[in-house]
Amino acid sequence: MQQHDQNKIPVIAIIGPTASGKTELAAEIALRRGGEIVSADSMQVYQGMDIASAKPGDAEKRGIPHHMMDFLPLGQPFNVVQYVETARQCIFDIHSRGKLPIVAGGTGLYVDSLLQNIDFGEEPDTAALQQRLRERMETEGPEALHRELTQIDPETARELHPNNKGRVLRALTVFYSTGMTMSGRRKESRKNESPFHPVYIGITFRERQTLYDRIDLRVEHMLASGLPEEVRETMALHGKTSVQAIGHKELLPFINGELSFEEAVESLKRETRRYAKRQLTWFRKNPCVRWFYKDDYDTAAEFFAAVDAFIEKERCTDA
RNA sequence: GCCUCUGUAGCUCAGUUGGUAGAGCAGUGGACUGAAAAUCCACGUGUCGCUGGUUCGAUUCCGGCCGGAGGCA
Repeated sequence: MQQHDQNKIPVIAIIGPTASGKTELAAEIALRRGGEIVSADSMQVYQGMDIASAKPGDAEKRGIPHHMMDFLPLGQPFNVVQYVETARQCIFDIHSRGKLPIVAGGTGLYVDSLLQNIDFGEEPDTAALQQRLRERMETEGPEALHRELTQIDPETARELHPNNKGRVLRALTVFYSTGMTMSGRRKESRKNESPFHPVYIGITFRERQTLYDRIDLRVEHMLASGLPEEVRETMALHGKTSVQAIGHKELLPFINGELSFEEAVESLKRETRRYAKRQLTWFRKNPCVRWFYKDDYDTAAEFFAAVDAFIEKERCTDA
């Protein structure tokens, strides 16, 4: 299948939309093959967001060490760069102890940036610059800044719709703070070959409705497990990254009395569905993923066996 | 039982003075390099409730039937 350099660290990557069963599969594979899990999830890093982020409890972890999970206070911002920095150290560490690193999670940008060894480079503090650009966006309008980007970096400008304000702002910030264009930097970021040899396992379903039914069930389960209480307890603590958490974002209007419980729950389910769809769009473009359709298997045991057999085969072709 | 209103996209509804119809939401597809559970883009054919009639032509007008809402008995 893929060319394999003996010097590279083998890594299993388990990806798929939310509520597809990544956590369960990862623990199973870890158990079978002596692995440890590296979470690739932008919300599981936070402490105090156990229910909304569907963090595995002790029973689900099955004695397997889980990394990149539950270590950051809600008020702290978090981003890909921090993720890649720490997660790659986790992988090296797991490998050095003779264990198999298993990256599992739904944040596609994190998984790919980590395994493709994206180098984000150094960047000075840009807070003041960002603030200035944001103000100009307000007064001059998004089209003006988009035109400005066209002068600086036509390639990136062409790919960004003027309404995508955050990205336009970001591209301008990169240029004014480092002197490099966004497109130039993207090319630079792939210069170093990845030290990892990933085997991508994707979980999906033949029928989209099957996934959506699972999402509804999971949401109901979260509500029964005390999601509203979790939101109440943490609402004052959120920082700019953690406020985005699906589950908290949608229940807050209910807690503040702006929406009925039913309306808030409906919106929570809808946003989770949309999130799952975006995740699928992201992962589908990766040709390296070997997809497993979960609804093709009658039992979980058969599904696990099929995935495990595939991993075994990959290992043999490598040798 | 009678009267009035009503039945159009998965949902809420608009519309056609008769020439087979369009919004919002839902949904689908896509993009994605320092907030990514975020951000952004694109996509609108459905027996116009059923059935007769008038008409060159009916979702539109008329009759009947069926469903829903309200009013009077």
